[in-house]
Amino acid sequence: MGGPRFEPVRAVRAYERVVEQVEEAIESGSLTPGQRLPSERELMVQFSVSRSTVREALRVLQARGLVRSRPGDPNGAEVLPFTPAALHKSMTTLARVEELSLAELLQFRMVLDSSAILLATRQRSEEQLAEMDAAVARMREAVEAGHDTFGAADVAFHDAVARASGNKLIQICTDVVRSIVLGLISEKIATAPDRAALMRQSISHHEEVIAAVRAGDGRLAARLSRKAMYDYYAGYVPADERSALRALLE
Amino acid sequence: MGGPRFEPVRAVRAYERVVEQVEEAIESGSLTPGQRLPSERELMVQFSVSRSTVREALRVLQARGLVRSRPGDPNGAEVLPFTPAALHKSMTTLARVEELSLAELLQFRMVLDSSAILLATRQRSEEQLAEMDAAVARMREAVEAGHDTFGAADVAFHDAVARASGNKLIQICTDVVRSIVLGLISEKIATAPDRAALMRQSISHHEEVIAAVRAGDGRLAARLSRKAMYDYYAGYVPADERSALRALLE
DNA sequence: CTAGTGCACTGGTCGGACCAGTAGGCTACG
DNA sequence: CGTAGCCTACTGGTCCGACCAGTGCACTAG
Repeated sequence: MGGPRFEPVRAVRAYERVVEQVEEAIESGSLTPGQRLPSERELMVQFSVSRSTVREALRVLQARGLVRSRPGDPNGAEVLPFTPAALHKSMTTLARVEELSLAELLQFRMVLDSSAILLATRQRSEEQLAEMDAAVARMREAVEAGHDTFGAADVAFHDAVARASGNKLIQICTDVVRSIVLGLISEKIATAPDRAALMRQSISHHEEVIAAVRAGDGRLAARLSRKAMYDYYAGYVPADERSALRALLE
Repeated sequence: MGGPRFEPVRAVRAYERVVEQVEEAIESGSLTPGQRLPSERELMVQFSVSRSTVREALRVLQARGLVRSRPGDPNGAEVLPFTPAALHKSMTTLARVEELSLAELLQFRMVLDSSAILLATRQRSEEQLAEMDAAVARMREAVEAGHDTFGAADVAFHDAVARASGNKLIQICTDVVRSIVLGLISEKIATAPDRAALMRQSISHHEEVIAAVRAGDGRLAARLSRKAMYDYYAGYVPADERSALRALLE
């Protein structure tokens, strides 16, 4: 034994080297959002590769959400601020390929959302509390206005909570999973026969959650938020999968 | 108001159409992992686009982890089984670009891991319980063997728990975030002065968790698992950020 | 029957070409 | 002098044709 352990030399393709270098520049902050990359023809000189190679690299960077290019733009590709778009994309594929059930997605939301509430109770600012209040107020007004407005206000509430949690990862993941869930069932929600009743129930649930947050009882707020989500969504989950959600209620 | 609301016509590029079609075929299951795509030259006929366009599409699909191509392979690109690689990639970018702190990542792990334990308590099978036992046993043996073996056994434990939770999304997210955390501090762990003591403490924590799971006390198991993670990792978190983690302990 | 050799094909890269589009400078007109 | 409109020099998107190194398979020579 002993002797040098040779690593397998993976053939690294030219466009990958280009991707790596640009990626490194962006992640290290030497290229900041809003800045422009050189044009493709300029890049092919700097990297001394062909334009095809440059373009394949740019496609990869674009797929990762780091960069965007527009035809005709005299400036080169634009470095984008980070968005969870790529995260969203891969989670959506995950959901489709792995056939994630609605129950699993909601279970995940219940866990993350209630944890966000728990954390927010600890350290929410007054402004953030006011945001939550405002969102619920808008939900109240939107009972008549229809589901779009109501849904938007609901999203605003949960987003405010997620931000108040102080954890960006929780914030982004709740955001991504929420939009996947809504993508699955938003039309069912909009056409639910007991729509108005569900909205009113949801509003009072939200009010209870805010009260618990204001009172500083994080555990209660978390439990209430799980219950709120269960009551609002359970109707769209096949009956035999609901027990998995109820496991989080006690 | 009223009148038709025209949607902005986004110029959809040719390679995007190719991506969409192949993606749809994969996600709908009409192309299954292991199957081969036609060769690039064949694809350019089928889609009636140039090879450059085909290749850019393939780069995007590859970046999304759906496909892999090898030079010289007489078959075309291979359709891959889903892996969280793309998810991992975008979360890592997120962590770097948004400057996620170790505290945030650990907070996220504490939330997800303890929820997994809670769910696993409800519905673990005997085999899964045995897996956890076996993993802890290997951790016990590995105290002398060094950190690599110990870490691997630890990962096996948490993976068994995540699988027992019955929620694939939780399983994959814990996996991804765990590997990001380890990527940040694995060398610090390996060289920690009180390494052996930490390992022993961690083992007894894990034993307590398993006992709680076996006893069916999910709340206790969840709380213990948060405490276990806190005690094991808090030393690597800046002192002024630890309170965010302690918020999850009570 | 097997070992070895071609061959036909693959993906990776290159170079050049054309097109539609954009932005900004320039011109000509008011 | 100011401005409306054109012009041009660039951009990215797409196509074509070519070459290379590598792979797998069929065929051949032993």
